[in-house]
Amino acid sequence: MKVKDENKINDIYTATLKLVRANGLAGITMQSVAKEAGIATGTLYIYFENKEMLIIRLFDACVKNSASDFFKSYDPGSPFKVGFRVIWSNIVQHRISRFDESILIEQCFHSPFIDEDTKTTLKKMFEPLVQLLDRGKNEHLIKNMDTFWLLTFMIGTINEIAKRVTYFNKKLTKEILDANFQLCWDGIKA
Amino acid sequence: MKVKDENKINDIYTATLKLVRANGLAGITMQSVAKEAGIATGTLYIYFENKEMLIIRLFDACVKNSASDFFKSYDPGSPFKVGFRVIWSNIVQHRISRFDESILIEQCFHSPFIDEDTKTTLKKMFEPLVQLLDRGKNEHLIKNMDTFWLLTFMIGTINEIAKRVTYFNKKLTKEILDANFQLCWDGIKA
DNA sequence: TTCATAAATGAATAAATATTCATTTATATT
DNA sequence: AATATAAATGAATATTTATTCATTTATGAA
Repeated sequence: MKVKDENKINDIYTATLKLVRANGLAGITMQSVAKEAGIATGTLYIYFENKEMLIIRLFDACVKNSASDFFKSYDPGSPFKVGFRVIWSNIVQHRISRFDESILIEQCFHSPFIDEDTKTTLKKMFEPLVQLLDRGKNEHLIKNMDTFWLLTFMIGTINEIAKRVTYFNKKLTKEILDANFQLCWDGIKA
Repeated sequence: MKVKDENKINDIYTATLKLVRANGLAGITMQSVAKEAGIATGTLYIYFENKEMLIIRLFDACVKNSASDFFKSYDPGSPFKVGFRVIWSNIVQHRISRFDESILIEQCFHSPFIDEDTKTTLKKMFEPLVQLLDRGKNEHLIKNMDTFWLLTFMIGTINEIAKRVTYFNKKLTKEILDANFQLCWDGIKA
């Protein structure tokens, strides 16, 4: 018997991400996804119940990718600034190298596809970072303000860096990366 | 003869913004917009050629609103930090009070509705801020790095503040606003 | 090599949505 | 007050898009 080619799921995801980035969640059709993925329309329905489930599954996959990337090789036992820098760099790299996924997550946030509960779980993704920031405050290394705002500040700068690197086709050299980290660090340091 | 009620355009815009925020550009239909605006579907077509033009016009209106808000009561002759603070506050206030418009602009950026040229003109919106930052560098008040990255940093933090104030229903007190400005200022200052 | 089974196909159908238009309504002008 | 004109309506139509399904294709098992 013919067996399901699990690779196709990745092809479908890749195709969808490309189209969402180019045309928005508004712009994709099952036909266009199938065409971009190089399969027949009907085949989509072998792998996904319907359009909504395709988006939801893809969204979940993207969130999982984020979670695993953000804290890669982060050692909670390392000095505060070292750990902070590792996570900062990880998130920047993730956002840039997986920009399409970030766009999808952003678009899903304002879509009928993703429910409130799912949005809430997104918050949990940053838990290790929250703990690190709390520790930094205890050690009087960073400003003593609500971690919520410190996180907001940090994520905000990172997201915008990723967007502008992509949109304006900027090269992120080691020097520029360092300078950008310095902006963030000087902002939060005590 | 019956005369066109120009007020309706605002009703339509308001309805569309509300729906886009809730359901994304993907989620709106001409029927839902008409219903939300309290008019008949056909009436939409008296004011807008078609769906695409409705979105494009609304997008333009939102961009114009931004441009006029960002530099309100900004005096280019004032000391650097004063001017910087005015613009920073203006953008924060704008993003929060007109959050729906920001969402629409963001969504349009990844949609088939807005062309590349239009996206480019968005950049020009920040020209007075670019000039102010250049001046700040000349006066050695802020870090001597590419204005592009200083702008990225500033806009990034602001956008994220607006998002999180809205999504997490946070109250922006004078104290919190000041503290957030401090984060940004400490980041860019020389 | 044949068979059985599930994947893959894509045209056909169903469903959703944009757009039109014959009719009604409101109001400036006379 | 009567008329003319354009807005407003919303059901009907056209168009687009999601989904299905009869048929074909590929491949592990016998």
